[in-house]
Amino acid sequence: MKSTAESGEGPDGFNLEEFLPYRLSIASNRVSRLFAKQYSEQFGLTIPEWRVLAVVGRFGTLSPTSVGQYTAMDKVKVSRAAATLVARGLLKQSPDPKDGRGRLLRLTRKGSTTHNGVVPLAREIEATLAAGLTRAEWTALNKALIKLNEHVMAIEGPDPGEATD
Amino acid sequence: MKSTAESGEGPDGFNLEEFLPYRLSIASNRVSRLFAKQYSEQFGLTIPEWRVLAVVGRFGTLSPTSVGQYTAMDKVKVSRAAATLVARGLLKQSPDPKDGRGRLLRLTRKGSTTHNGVVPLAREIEATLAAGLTRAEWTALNKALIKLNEHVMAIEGPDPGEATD
DNA sequence: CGCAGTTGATTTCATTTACAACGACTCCCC
DNA sequence: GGGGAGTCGTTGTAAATGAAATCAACTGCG
Repeated sequence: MKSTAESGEGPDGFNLEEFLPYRLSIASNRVSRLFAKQYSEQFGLTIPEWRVLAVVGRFGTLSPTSVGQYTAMDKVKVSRAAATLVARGLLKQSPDPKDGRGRLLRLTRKGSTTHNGVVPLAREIEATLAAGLTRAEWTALNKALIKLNEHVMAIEGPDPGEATD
Repeated sequence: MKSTAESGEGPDGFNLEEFLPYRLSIASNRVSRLFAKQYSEQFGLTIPEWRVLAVVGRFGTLSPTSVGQYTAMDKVKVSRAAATLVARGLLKQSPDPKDGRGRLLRLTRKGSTTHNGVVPLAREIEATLAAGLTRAEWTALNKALIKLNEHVMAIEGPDPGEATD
């Protein structure tokens, strides 16, 4: 139905399939699904959870707010992801001695073990993706996304940078 | 906190900010938000709704299934978007004379009017996005996304191609 | 014909998500 | 040192989402 006759321009010359924002949305979705599947199967983690784990693992000790900045998730999502990670014993949450409102997140020993598995898997999946493109295409994609991000951010106001998954 | 000292590699050399799937997700989100805002303000349409409208407007008469294929939305989303468009008088739904199970969607006069405004807005927003990149970067982005899409599709099985918004 | 299997579309339900309000606390200026 | 303004993190609530169940109608084969 899609692959048969029609594939050129319609009466108004508008073709959704060739529309970049649409392609971007689909690509992002497919990649997210791929990640979600892998992380769910191998570690029982959702994407917000592994992002928190990755960032805390990298920096050692972080406040939920900082985690939010590094992962581009809002504080609600961080809070909930952190809560389930704490419940599972992968993260420890303690009060911030410097600020009674704040909390500090760090890996437990168990969390550290998981983290050691999580990062390689991320790299592996990324490598799998990269394998579909030439090296030049891959770097071009990277650069274009960076520029696009900055540009859109400039347009809509820098405020609510956010990632859905 | 993000823009200060830290920006190189962590102890494990993993930097979420430089991780392509992450960038892809954020870019897609920002762009989607931009679209959602514009379409909501100017036409009171959600993204699924304008996609349906765009596709039906282009092809004239379509079944919900076909709409789903063209827009990469699952049938539930199409069904709901179509229902609200019908309720608003932008779309008409009639039984398919060839197949009692099927329905046919087409624009009403009012829907046609809206469609005439919707497509230029899409083009305008796309142009705004493109303005942030050089022409070469833009085409590279397009090509890379196409390849990435095909590649991921090949990996995870061709089945549930889907767009979130 | 009759019935088993399949497909088109909608509906239902459990889960996920965003948005808003909240309590606890800090900051700062009077 | 007291009080308004702002921030940190959590919780509650309402909307959006996808998976599976449902219903109707077509197809094919005995």
